[in-house]
Amino acid sequence: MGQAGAARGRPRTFDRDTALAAATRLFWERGYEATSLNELTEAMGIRPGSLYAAFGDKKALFKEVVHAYTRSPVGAFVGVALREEPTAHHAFARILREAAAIYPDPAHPAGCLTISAATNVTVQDTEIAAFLRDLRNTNLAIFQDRLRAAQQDGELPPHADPRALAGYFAAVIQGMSQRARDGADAAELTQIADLALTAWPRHEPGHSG
Amino acid sequence: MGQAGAARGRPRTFDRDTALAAATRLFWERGYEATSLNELTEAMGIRPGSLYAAFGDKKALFKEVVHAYTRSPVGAFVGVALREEPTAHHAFARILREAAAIYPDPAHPAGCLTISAATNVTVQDTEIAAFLRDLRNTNLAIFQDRLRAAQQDGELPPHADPRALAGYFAAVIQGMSQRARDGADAAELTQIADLALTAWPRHEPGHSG
DNA sequence: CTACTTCTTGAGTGAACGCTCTAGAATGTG
DNA sequence: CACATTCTAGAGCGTTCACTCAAGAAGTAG
Repeated sequence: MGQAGAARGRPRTFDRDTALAAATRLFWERGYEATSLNELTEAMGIRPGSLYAAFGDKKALFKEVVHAYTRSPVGAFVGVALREEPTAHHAFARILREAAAIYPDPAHPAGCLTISAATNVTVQDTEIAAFLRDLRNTNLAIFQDRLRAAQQDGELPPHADPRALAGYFAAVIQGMSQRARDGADAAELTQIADLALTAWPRHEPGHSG
Repeated sequence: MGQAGAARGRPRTFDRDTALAAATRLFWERGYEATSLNELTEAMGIRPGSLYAAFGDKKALFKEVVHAYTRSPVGAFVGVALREEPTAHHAFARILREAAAIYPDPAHPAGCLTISAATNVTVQDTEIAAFLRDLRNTNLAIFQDRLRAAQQDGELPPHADPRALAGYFAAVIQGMSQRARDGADAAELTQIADLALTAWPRHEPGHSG
């Protein structure tokens, strides 16, 4: 986007990625609506005009923040675990335990950006609310697909309900994010993760096949 | 509070409880900050002056809303279950299953008022944020106390960790509230509740205690 | 140099925010 | 009746909101 080629006109005096990172931190801490443009421009070190020229409006900036987040190591761990782990159980165990380590990490605001920002958005801002709801529903569908595949492979017993399990793990993860924002540390969250994993459906004894 | 006695001066033309209920519904839907005085006065059918005369300011109104909520059937079911059920397992099973039925009930906004309103409050409004954090921490402590008592009674096995279990159930309940706000119905939430309950610690076989 | 393009600056936009204030209406008491 | 008291109506307070715009600064192209 303008990197190659002539680069005519006055060059930008701030680093776009650095400014985006500052905006990310702010949205992560406060949510979408509670973050004002005043705070954003101050944290990003630019004036409103520059922000609007570089990112569009507040909504566009937020969407770009979320987009970059879901591609960052901290935001993409769910997808990575689902891709790399051979079994669904391994994948969900890794997801929950990594969430327990990542959510309370003091290197960034507590909890998951998309979950926190989602809860801090109201019905009024229909566009952003829908954007985040779609994101969550997509995640839920991915969970469900993985669990359905596990059931077809025979990893999950026939009596297990992939849809219910997906909702359960989604709920636990959202709850862990909230607990992290309330100050729960990695040890406490790991215990929660381990407890949550004991709900994993086992093949009933006495049945073969 | 002025009910008995002379009742001098012009009497109030609106019903205080009805107005409070309207405010409750609004705060429940939108959270604290996202609910404006304009919306409140419109929903309550009164003018700003009447609101401030009857309830104080916005913060005081919100606190009164939460106070009334925690004493209402919908808001007090946790305490009731802990008080009425003979065992901790019965209590938590009832809490989760009642939450699954209550949170998506279309008779009121989805989810738990204190959880939803809590997530919709930002670091900026320190007073309200602290007020709600205290409420949640109190709930967590109550869970922990009940579970510790169950362990001393021998209901919970010695290897169980009351603190971790309390955090786990708190996280699940918060997650269920969020899922309800996302449109999960009672059936789905009940499945989540039942799955969550399978994590209940059992006495290890082969040990007699 | 001039011409052109793009970015930065900072004042300024209308709207909405929580909240207050005054005028008047509706009740009680003497 | 007069008078004190307490409410309601509605304009309006100062502030903050997301956002815009004109003017000038800083670069390339010829």
